[in-house]
Amino acid sequence: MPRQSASLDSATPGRIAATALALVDEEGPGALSFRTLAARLGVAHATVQRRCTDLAGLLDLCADHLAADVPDIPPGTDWDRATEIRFRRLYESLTAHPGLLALRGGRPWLGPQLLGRLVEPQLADSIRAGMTPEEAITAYRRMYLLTLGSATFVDHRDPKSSLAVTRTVLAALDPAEFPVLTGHLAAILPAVVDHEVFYGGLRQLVRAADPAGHARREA
Amino acid sequence: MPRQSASLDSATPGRIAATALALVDEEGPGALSFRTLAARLGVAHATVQRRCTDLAGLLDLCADHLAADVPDIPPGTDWDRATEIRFRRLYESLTAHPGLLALRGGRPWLGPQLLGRLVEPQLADSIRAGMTPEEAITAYRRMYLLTLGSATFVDHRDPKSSLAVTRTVLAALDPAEFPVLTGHLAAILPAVVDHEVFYGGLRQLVRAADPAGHARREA
DNA sequence: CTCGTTTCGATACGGTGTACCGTACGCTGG
DNA sequence: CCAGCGTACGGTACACCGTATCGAAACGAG
Repeated sequence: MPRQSASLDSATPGRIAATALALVDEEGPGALSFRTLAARLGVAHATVQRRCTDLAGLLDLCADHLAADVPDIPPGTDWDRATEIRFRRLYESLTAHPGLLALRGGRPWLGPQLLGRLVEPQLADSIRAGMTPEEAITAYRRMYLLTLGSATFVDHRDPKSSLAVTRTVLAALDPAEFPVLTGHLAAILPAVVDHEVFYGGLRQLVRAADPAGHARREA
Repeated sequence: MPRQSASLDSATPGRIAATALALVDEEGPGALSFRTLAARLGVAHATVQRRCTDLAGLLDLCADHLAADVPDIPPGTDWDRATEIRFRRLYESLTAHPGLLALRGGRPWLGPQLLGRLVEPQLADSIRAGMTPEEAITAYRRMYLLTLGSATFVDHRDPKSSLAVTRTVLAALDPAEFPVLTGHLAAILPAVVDHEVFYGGLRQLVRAADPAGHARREA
């Protein structure tokens, strides 16, 4: 059998990431494996494995593929606005592919797209706005952690499942032992899938770290 | 072989969770399986599986075991102080067992310990302090997401590994393309394992949500 | 004592990640 | 033009996993 050049085109890192993301989206996180992915790509399972070195490498590839969505910010934009735009975009890209972050677990995320499109410009803007490098990295990391935590635990695409299991569990609680949880069910349930929980939290972290806000407060 | 009563004592939910946590701590997240866990417990692997129904159930059991560490807060404690104590304690318990959260992924956490020791009292305190149920659950969820995100991505027990990989990656970057990241390496690296990143972020979220602070600000 | 229920151990199965090996392509130096 | 070789591929093999199933042993009720 001749070495089909179609394999070379099908197994490019970008195609691997995109195909893996589509697979997770369509068939759930549990359906992702080297074999199922290779079947979609039309190559042998060992091939895509060697491309990624590892299962963790495959997930890193997918994650960084999403970080490419973080937009460039026009120079001159206010620091707080630029910051919110970047993290909101990352959050939206991540929640558009639920299950991916869950699969990655706590693995450090140091892909070129994340570093180039988020970390580097965000730190540069922060220092330019008057923060020390320490303040800049600390503020960045807080927002990063909130963003990834939120994107991990908010299931946007399938709110039914998160909502359903939460509703079921909470409804079965003893009102005598959990008066607040059982008494305010109607207020609690929507928060499980409400993106404003993240957006508002991000805004609070941004305001707390804003150099302009600090200056204003100290004046 | 007689039905040894030792199995009954060894397979209690509490012992399962504690043993699984010890296994993850000592041999890493990858070493956790029904078979290795059953070997430590001295029972067959199918037995511990039936106790948990599922692998996800086992991880839920472990997680909720940690939530038992969240302390009771003496009545009369200030809202902001009580809030910080609860989430800091949860964070500390979670980071004491790195890898556990990574294994759980994005699974909703609704165990009785978390609900009884964190959610219910926190919401009760918040409403008592003047927040509406919607405000209370939103503020809770923001802090919860930051806490889990931080605990997931900060490797407390093995800072070397997180630090080492981060240092390696950042050191290999092109200074021309990443001037900030390469220029402030000394400031950036410690933040990867600095718990103050979380503590400070939590404090900012607490202050932003504090009903007393709101009243003071509106006055 | 006997029977039904429950719990445990043993086994079997499908599927996974990974390591290894033979091979065919495509480039390079002569 | 053409040997030679590095590289990337497919196929196979293995150890391990989670889960389902089944028989046997222990317990309580009658």
